Amino acid sequence: MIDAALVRARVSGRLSQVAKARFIVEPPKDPAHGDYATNVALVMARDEGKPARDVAAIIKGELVASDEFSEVNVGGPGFINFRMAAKFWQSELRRAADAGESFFLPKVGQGKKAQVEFLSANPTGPLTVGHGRNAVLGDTIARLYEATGFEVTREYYFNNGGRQMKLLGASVRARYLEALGEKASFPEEGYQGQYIRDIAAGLVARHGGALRDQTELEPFRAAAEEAIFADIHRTCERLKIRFDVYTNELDLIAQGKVARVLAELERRGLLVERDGAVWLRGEPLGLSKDEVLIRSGPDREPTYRTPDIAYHIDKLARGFDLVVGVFGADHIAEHKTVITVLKALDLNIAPIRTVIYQFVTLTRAGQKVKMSTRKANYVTLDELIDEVGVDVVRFFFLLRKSDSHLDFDLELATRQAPENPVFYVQYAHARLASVFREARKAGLALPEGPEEVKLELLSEEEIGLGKRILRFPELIISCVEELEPHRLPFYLIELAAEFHRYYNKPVNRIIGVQTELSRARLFLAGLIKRTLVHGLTLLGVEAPERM
RNA sequence: GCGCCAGUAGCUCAGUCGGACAGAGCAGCGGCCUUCUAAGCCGCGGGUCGUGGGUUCGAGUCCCGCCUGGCGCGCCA
Repeated sequence: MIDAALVRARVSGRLSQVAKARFIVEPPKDPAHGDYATNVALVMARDEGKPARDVAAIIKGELVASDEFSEVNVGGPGFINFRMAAKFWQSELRRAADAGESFFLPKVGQGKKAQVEFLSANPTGPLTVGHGRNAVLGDTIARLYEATGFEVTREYYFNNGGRQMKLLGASVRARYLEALGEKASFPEEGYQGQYIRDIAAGLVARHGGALRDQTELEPFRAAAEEAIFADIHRTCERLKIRFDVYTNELDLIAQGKVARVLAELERRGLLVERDGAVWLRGEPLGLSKDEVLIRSGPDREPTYRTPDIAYHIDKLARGFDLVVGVFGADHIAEHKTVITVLKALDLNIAPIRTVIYQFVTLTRAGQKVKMSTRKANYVTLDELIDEVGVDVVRFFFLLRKSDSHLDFDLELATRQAPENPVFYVQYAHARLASVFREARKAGLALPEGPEEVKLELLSEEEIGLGKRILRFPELIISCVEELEPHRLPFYLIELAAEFHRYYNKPVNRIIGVQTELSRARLFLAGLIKRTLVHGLTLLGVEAPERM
């Protein structure tokens, strides 16, 4: 439409050209400026040698009248603002109501497969608050993909070989011997949490002193892995998180996938043997240094890095359109190395998308708590859920973009739980639920189809709420495409705020007014309620009928 | 020293591929329940967008330097 106006202006000689530069049409930040705005005149001003406002006026003069617009004007430095007629919005709202779920959740991922790897905590201890951010972020991304039509695989990768797991086994053995009343030297860097004692006590209960002379660590390690995983699964269940696939390091090695990677790297001359270890050559890959892939020593064990590469190759080979990984900031360098190796192996890394989140800073009583699993100086995710509840935990973790540090003040979270934004949004839903209960009591039935509702009775304020609802689908798409789920809770807070404001005005009563008006308002209220339900469900947060 | 992320109101943070006077919540002060839920609403005060340059018609947003904080630079993961 704007293009057509530009062409007419060019033909009539009032403008020297059709816009070369790209211009955009979008809703302005300040709705007072209109429903849509374009910067076309600003973009063209320079080449035209005329002030932007003059160019805007010329273009405006060429725009054909249409009953969809109620107003077109030039504002600010030369924006052309469009205001749509109420009739336009009414028909959009009817269309949304007709389309139902396909309106709210556009199926942009139809026919595509997405894999989301997240949490991936090694079974060395209970999940901490830091893991919680990863878990909720990954799960919500998976929910967004599912909702928009992707076929999603949720995957958990963990290391069960290597040094840390040996240390875990040694820690359990020491506690086991202690429990039997023997003197045992606890490993210097061992895991000191109470849960290690619990696992050891379990071994005593099951085996008595039979493992007293067991020098192998494996039974202790295996017992720990089993017990800790049971604990992790319980916590995930509380958070409404499940996984479809678990992949681990030892299986990848057993399947020969790690050996295959090493052979391929060797074939390409990317390996070098030094100090009894096998190294990945950094120089030909553009890396700043070499990296150890196989440790020296009699066992020739791979480092964590090698199965990690094998795992990523495996993921790419499984035919996903998207391979998403959610990692903490401490893994970013390592992940870049993995990607570099994948590229060097001529693999197509286009499906890979990575979400890096910054750490959760924990404050308790004004003091920063440094989290360390080994030293057992941490707050567990379970403790956090006990304190504030699942809904608050999930909502809170999603309230910041992943690039930002998340400051979690435990006292504040507990004390202010009733004022948390999640309750604010849920309250809006509960109020709407109440309205519908009252409507039923009053015998008001929603009409069968939206075409029966007299939307022309809606006020400007009500149309305003409608406009916000109509923006929901594009918000969801932006969350999916940018991998930024934090936009959703912010949207829900804004929608709830606009609704609370509306609801509090006595003139806006939904029930107890003239029937046709009441039905029109119920139609709008229904759309708001559905929007809240869709949004909260995507976040894994309850939409309560009563509060 | 090198790399990545961040620096926006007293505090915690938004700011959607640069766009119109920079927003929200909390904290502070003052108002609003006879009528669909006051976990709500209304009003007031509060910011050199870390800093110095640059690009642009236009910069919180892009580029470069510097400062501050977090993370990483293990034969740990």
